[in-house]
Amino acid sequence: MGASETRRQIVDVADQLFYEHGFEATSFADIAQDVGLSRGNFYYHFKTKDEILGAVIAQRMSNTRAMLEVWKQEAASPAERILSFIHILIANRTKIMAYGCPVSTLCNELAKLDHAAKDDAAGLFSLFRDWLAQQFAALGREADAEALALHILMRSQGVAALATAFCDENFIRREVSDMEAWLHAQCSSSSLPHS
Amino acid sequence: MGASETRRQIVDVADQLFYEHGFEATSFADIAQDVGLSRGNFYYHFKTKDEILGAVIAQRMSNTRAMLEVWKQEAASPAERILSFIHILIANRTKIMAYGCPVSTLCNELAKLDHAAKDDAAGLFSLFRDWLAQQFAALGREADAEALALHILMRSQGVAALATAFCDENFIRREVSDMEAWLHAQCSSSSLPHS
DNA sequence: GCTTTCGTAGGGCGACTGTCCTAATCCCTG
DNA sequence: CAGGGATTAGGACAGTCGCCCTACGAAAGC
Repeated sequence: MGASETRRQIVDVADQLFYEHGFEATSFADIAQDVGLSRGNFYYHFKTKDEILGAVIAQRMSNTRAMLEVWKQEAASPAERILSFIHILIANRTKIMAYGCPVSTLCNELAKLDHAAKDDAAGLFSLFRDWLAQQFAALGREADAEALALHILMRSQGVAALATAFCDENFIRREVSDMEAWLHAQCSSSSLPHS
Repeated sequence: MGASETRRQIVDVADQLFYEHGFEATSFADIAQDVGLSRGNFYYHFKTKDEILGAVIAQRMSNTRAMLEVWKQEAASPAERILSFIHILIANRTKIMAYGCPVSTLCNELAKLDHAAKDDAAGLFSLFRDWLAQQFAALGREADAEALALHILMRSQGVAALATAFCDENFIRREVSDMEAWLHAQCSSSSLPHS
């Protein structure tokens, strides 16, 4: 097994553990155990824990870009693409109720730790924001595309936050329906929702 | 200085540090330093760190109840009371942009740690939810009061999450205006927003 | 064949964690 | 002033943290 394969495996495991237990609560030993490696040997692949974090964020950025590209190709219309985004709340509802949104929880943790990589983590949000803004612009809402993108992104974050606290699946479905209705209203009118 | 006074001081400092740096990242030594006590001496006031967490959550519950009571007495109409809630996003914008919402960030951290007190922390959300539902019911929306309460609570959470990531004060003000407009629409119509 | 390189195992390092104990000090009461 | 419970300081304790080093094994190139 090559070193790059092991490295990829470490990043995969770290990604999952950072999501499920948090960055700080995940130790080298935890990652090593799940990968099946000696903990001391990590130094060969990553000099520091922050380096692992950097690799995890980079992988998430790459995975997110790929996912957005798939959504762009699979969905015919901009509205359907936005729906693809909205529906991750349903698709990932179990994990969200248990661990929250992987992006916001990481951003929040790094913000509290005042970690150097906190802006990099926020870059994941920018990826979604820009992609969503692109879709709203394609819907003819060039003027306020970014505001609309941030609005729908904000809603998904709010739903994730309360879903984690209350573990209420019905709440998620109700709010997703509400987001769909909102999106439909945006499509059929050009009035600004933001005064 | 009595022991109860020292205890209160410990809880105050712990509350702030848990908010700004997170529960796990805050050590006994950190709290001791800010309070000005010997770290070993904590055992006299609190047997475990979890006990401090419990006291912090209890104090937040108490403070929140008091705040909601003040809002209830200061605002004449239910709509104005809900506006009081919405405007904490503006009033606390600086801290929110730096550390996020104190309730959701604690809930998320405890959920990831699978901590025994995670449900207690979620109880803070219940406090807001029930209070908001009470106001919506007073607005004549008894049928979907809780859904409306969760909706506005969800929005505040989403705004807080993105405000932390992007540190964008204009975004907060724009979404707050949007929430005000939504609230106004709820007042002047009895149609269900949630199909 | 031998040697070089790659990847790993295992453990040591100082620092820090939450927890716990003990001895000293404070302040209130008699 | 003397006694005694309340409160404190300071450090010991075992465990874990991220980090770093060295020796071993397994391939691969000459």
